[in-house]
Amino acid sequence: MALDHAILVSLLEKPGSGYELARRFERSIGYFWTATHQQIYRVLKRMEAEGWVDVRDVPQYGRPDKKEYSVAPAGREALSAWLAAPIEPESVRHDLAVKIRGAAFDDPASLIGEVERHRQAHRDRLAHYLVGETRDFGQPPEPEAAGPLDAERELQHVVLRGGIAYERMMIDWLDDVLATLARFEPGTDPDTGPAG
Amino acid sequence: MALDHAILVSLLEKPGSGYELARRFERSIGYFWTATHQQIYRVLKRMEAEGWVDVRDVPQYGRPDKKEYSVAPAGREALSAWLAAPIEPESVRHDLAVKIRGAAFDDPASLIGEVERHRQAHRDRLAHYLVGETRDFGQPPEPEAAGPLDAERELQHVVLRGGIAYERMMIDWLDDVLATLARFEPGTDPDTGPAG
DNA sequence: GGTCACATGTAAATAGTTACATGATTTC
DNA sequence: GAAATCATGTAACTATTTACATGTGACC
Repeated sequence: MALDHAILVSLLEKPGSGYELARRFERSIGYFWTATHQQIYRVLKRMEAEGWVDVRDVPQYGRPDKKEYSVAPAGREALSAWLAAPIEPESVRHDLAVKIRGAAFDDPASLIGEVERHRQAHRDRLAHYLVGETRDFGQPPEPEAAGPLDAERELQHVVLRGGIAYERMMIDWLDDVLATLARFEPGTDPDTGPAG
Repeated sequence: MALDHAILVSLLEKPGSGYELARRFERSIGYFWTATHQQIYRVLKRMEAEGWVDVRDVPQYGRPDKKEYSVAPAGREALSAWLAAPIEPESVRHDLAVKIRGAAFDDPASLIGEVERHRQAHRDRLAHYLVGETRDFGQPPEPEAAGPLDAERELQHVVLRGGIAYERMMIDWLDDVLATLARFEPGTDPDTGPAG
């Protein structure tokens, strides 16, 4: 299970509350691992019981108090063990690909709107990533300290580059899908159409 | 839920037993939707109860008998309804990206072997896809019937092209990851290393 | 007789989603 | 006073994974 570890990584990057983690899972770390706040609260409670994280009550002015979580030594060790253990290349779940193959038994052209919507979502995400890349990695790290490499920064950047490459690939592929779907006129599918 | 629909699509492409479906989910449709045989048997039973699929006992010589499932009209309608309903762009789960960001708090260079292993898996999958593409789509469909487009074939092909594009993107990105990790010498991480 | 591929399942545990629930404070 | 954001949870359901279980027939 990687949600535990995704949370540990996020807390190592910056301690925070369950609410704040839920925010981060809508962007940043959420670009490659999704989770809802319900899941996050449950895992935080479990990790606290296991001694993987420490909690600290933080009174706040002008808003409700929060519980700030940070990674305990046992959590760091658990992360280390997970990093050292091999994992299987990810198992994919692409609803859209199922739909595209399924469209052969329905009206292929009727899927065009849906695919266009997905392409737009990927375009938006790409634009968002590129803004983030310029903002966070556009300039060299520290003008004075040109010495040791900042692992956290460099590795965040390479993961972001992966996200950018993924979105570009998807946009190109969805263009290909649209061109393919467009070759099937509405109503000419083999099951119900007059030209089948 | 798309496992139901992935099974329906697979059965429309070709009726078969739970065992055969489990085989297909190890290749073909399994490239974009994974499922184990336990899941498949459970879903088939449910879909049979709902009247989405029909079953037929097929006695076999030289091997155990099997139950052959095929899509019933109600299943076709359910698939049609699902195709018409918009779905959210997929939620991603990339363990490896979590590991890469997590490596900043451990020894980045120790992840190199794992990343190389993943790159090899993606290379293998790409090679496998390319063989399949040449085999199944290398020649034009039917030398005589140059008329109506074969939706099933064309849409299977565009999905396969997506798989190929994905694997190529991953291989390139993992090269980038390896180059990035290589810049961090073993033992120089900020937490335990002497150079931090 | 052992192993492999075919064939179908049950049980238990874990993970993930959806719906519901509460309450503070800020801004309009 | 209504809506939005911050903040934390419970309950119920659905999906997925892992482990266990059984039996056939082919091939060595």
